[in-house]
Amino acid sequence: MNEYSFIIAPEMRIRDENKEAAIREKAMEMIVKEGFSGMSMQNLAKAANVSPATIYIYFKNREDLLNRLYNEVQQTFTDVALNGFDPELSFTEGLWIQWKNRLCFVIKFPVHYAFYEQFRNSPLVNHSDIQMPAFKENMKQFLTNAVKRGEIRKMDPEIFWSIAYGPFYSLIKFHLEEKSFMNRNFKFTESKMKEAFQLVIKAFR
Amino acid sequence: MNEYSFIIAPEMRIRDENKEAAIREKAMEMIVKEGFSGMSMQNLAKAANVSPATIYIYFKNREDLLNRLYNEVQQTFTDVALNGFDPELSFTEGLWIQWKNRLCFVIKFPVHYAFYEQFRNSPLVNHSDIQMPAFKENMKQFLTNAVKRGEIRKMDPEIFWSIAYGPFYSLIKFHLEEKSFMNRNFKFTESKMKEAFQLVIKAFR
DNA sequence: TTTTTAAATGAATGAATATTCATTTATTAT
DNA sequence: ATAATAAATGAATATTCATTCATTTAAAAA
Repeated sequence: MNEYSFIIAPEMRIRDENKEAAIREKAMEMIVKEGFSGMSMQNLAKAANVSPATIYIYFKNREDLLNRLYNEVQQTFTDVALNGFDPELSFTEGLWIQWKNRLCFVIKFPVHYAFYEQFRNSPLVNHSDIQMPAFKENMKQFLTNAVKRGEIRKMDPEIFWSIAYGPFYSLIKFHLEEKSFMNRNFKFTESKMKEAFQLVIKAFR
Repeated sequence: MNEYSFIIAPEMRIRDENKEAAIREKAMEMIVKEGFSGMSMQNLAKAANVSPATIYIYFKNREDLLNRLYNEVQQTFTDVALNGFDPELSFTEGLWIQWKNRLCFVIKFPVHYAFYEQFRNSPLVNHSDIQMPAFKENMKQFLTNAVKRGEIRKMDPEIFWSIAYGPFYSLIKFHLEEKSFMNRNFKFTESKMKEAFQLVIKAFR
């Protein structure tokens, strides 16, 4: 008997959650370090200390594994982004919380984020999937409210999004590549984030 | 005898430039459609109507092929971006030319651009390479001049870059994904680009 | 303890992979 | 025409790939 007995059939031998977690983590690590083709099922099994066949207990196949990793990261990311957020917040305060939350995620889970970006920029991603309905509803409402209150003028959500978050993601890229721009070091401190944020806010005034 | 006889040894049979071009184009197409692992050397050969061995006449190996594709696109992209640009231009005019030039490239070579983005977001890219020195020098000078003239205040080049181009690349992503944001159509017309550009300029004022 | 169930496995499978190599083909100089 | 040269090739190579399967292991119910 264990804490999950009430959910699963009593005769079941429970799956080792550590095994699945190891597979997930190692898969993302390998993809971030070596690319998608660097993560073969056999090498993944070795890295996660399981048999190749074990992976197929937890995931239908390679594609299923990749998709579930992507969806998991996306879910966590949007959850974190909504931490303490409310579409009724003032435009400046709401957007600032979003920036801070997103930075938190990137700093806490750099490998997850790198995997996410790589997947998103590959043809493996399915853009036509309708996802994160709650998150999108929040964002839509936030934009509507800001317009209603006259904090920003009415505009296409894509234009709003690109001005509000484009600079943020651009900075994050510099931060993660570290030695990229003009072959110069760049550390994304909170004060630099604030500086960029102030400029973005000016754009909306 | 042919028009190149003065460059190459007279006994050489000249390489078929169409073959190399076909290999390059098909490689990018396959990668954009199916990802890196979708471009096997054998399938590429088939798509380009050559023998697998022929690819190795033009490229040392698979890695060399990918790197040369990336460098070629990057070179063309920065060349196009500098079309009619001068670091002595006013800030607003110079930045607008950059936006227009970049959009031109994306519209003219969508497959090249998609390949470029996918490669840039993969671990195959070598961030430590010092590249495009002329382009970078132009950008640096442009920023310096704008500060000198008092058109914008002094700031880190990364912050400048993220505000100046982050929104642009974000819009381009929406444009190329077409049905992405809020599962809504988005067409990046010149007038929408101008609208976003005006907001960006406000950020710098 | 015995039985039942699914988790976990290592070895095996056939298909696909990047690259090579012995030949052939096409071009130009002689 | 012939010789010389490199382009171009198709078939072959050894390796690696994702996936499967017959079997073993572990856990919990009876």
